[in-house]
Amino acid sequence: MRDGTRVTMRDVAAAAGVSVPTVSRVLNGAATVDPELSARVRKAADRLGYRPNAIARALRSSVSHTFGLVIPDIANPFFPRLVKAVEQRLRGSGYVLLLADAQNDVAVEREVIADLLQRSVDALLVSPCDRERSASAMLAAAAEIPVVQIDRRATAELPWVGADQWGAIHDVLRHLVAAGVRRPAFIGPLTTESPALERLRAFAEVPVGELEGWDRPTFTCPSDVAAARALTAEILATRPDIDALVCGNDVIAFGALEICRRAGRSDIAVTGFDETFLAEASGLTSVEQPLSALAETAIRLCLGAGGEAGDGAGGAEGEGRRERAGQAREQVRHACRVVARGSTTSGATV
Amino acid sequence: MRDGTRVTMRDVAAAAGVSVPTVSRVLNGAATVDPELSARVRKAADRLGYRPNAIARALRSSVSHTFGLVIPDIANPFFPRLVKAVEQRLRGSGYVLLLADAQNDVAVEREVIADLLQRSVDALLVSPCDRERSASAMLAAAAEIPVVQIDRRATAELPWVGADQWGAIHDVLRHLVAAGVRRPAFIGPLTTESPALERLRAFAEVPVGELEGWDRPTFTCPSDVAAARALTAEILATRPDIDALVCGNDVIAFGALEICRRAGRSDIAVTGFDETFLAEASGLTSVEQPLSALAETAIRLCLGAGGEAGDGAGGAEGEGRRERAGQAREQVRHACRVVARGSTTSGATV
DNA sequence: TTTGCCTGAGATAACGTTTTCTCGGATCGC
DNA sequence: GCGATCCGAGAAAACGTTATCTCAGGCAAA
Repeated sequence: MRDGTRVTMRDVAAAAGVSVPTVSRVLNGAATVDPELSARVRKAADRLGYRPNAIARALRSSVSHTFGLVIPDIANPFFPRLVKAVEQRLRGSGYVLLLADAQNDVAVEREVIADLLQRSVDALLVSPCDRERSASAMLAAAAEIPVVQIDRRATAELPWVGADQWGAIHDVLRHLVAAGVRRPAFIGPLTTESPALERLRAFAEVPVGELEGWDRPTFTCPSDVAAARALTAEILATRPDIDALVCGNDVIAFGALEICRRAGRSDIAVTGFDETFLAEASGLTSVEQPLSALAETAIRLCLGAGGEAGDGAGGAEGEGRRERAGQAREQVRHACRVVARGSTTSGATV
Repeated sequence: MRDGTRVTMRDVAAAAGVSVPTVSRVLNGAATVDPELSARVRKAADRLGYRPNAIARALRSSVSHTFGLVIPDIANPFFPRLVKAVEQRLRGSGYVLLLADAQNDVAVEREVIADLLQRSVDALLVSPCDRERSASAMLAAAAEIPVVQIDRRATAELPWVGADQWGAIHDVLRHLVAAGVRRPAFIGPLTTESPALERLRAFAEVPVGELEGWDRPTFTCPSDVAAARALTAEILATRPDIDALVCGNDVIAFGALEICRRAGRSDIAVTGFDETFLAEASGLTSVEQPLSALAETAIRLCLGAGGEAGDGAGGAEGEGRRERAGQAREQVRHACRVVARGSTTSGATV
């Protein structure tokens, strides 16, 4: 409690009549310590209100208990939920989250990754903003610490954790088919993002018996409601045979749903993706991504890579530190869940 | 480039043939250094790819260039935008953001604040989750570092930066009155949050000539679309004289707007608050908060308080460190902006 | 009893910076 | 030309921990 400065281990040691390393040993539970001393130390620490200095600890032990999370754009309503999932899972493990927004710009992304490295984060979770040009900065970082891609993906050289888009679209199609749909079309965002591209491909290719012979048209448009409205109106006019619109995200689906309702085409089923509150608000069937599971797996991959505890099936170890993070190039997919609402259950518009 | 370890100042010093402190002086531009040496140092640093270790720097100088931001719930669509604004403004100044989500729980909030303190953040921005019970943890933190409340407020003992709810509601009412409204009602979220409470009070009390004699009814309901729908339906049924619904946030407004449209009451104007993409998506007139300005001001207050550069008008300085952050208990309001859309322009529903 | 080992605690070093101290040499004034 | 002053660079200390080394004492085995 001295004057203005904080209580340090030295103060605790003095108060307990032991040496500084002993205080450290007691508080970290590392070695065996005389119960008598241990009690004295704990009591003193408690009484003085000692709280360890995380910075000093990080410097000495070179473990900062800090993760960096780089996301393309937090204004995109999908990412706040991802951030939340990661943040909660991390904090539960005594880690803390250093958040960086890449502003959808590869240059900014590169910069923030470098900055996070300087701050000695223990690992990096990145949702790369560009399918191709984000790779180099991530690989550079991976030379020093574990780096895991989450949701979006820019390189197969690094582990990735994401949702099973293919399976999700499959589930959506089966859900629609069960509701009587036979001629669905797809509207997705511009495919500079990997998950969006996968959804589009899945829609076009995933096998569904009942849809044999239907050519499955696909369209893309910017992720804003106005663009979705315009495109949907055009589709309704030119392709009156279409009986469902599978959308690549909730924003587009919202616009599509609105136009369908207004046009009196309540027979057209509409589905979204991401299960944002837009879906809940507008009675839109959507796909929920397993965010907690994504966070869980991504973090586990990082911690595993850092601990070097992995099964050494990798053979050659000549590459040294580069191999450390690259060792496990796991690509993990987690299953999504279709949340059915009024937009796909015949006419029952909320 | 040695082996696995990172390049340190010592390496640079050795390569440049100078001492370590000289490298520090050159790279921080502090003291005057022989241009010749300076050039050698820079060249060496560049060649070796030296990047300073932020942890060591923080330990020695006790400035971590890190801000903590504590928000009640990042799933609430207002906060991601606040986070973004803060993050961008900070990163522009060479700071980095340690993000913590309090999960709408005072106990969690207390815990994360303590954790951020341990990590030597330079300052703390908090949007307290409880109007009353959040205060103590914040005040405790304020004994060590600058703490500023942002958006929500829990105590007058600490500075606060937020939107001018009063003025915003005034603007909304004038906008409505100009559109012919004379009998508006208010629907807000449950008033455990300070800004929501202020909006409700402002609606009830702000002077608007054209509304003299109207009793301005107010209602509250949980912030979800279903509850808003139900309440709105009830209001339409019991108070058919009402000609506008001023809502405390976009979620409630969305539900209200939907019910009004469905009931054929396109004569009822509806306004939201927060200018989330829900507003844009549904053609809802809403109120945009000046997030960048909030972030800017909050950060400036923190940096100012830390630098002790304030005008010493405070008189007594006996209280010491407590005074350091409490010194400026500024309460700053920033003006909002009404974004007019179809929901308030007669019948022109998008 | 003596030797060797093991346990547990203090002393010391280390992490990579920045800050403070010290000191040689150049500058300036007289 | 000489002493006081200042400037700039290196040496050393410091920040608060954890890791390593050292050593005294206890205990078991010979």
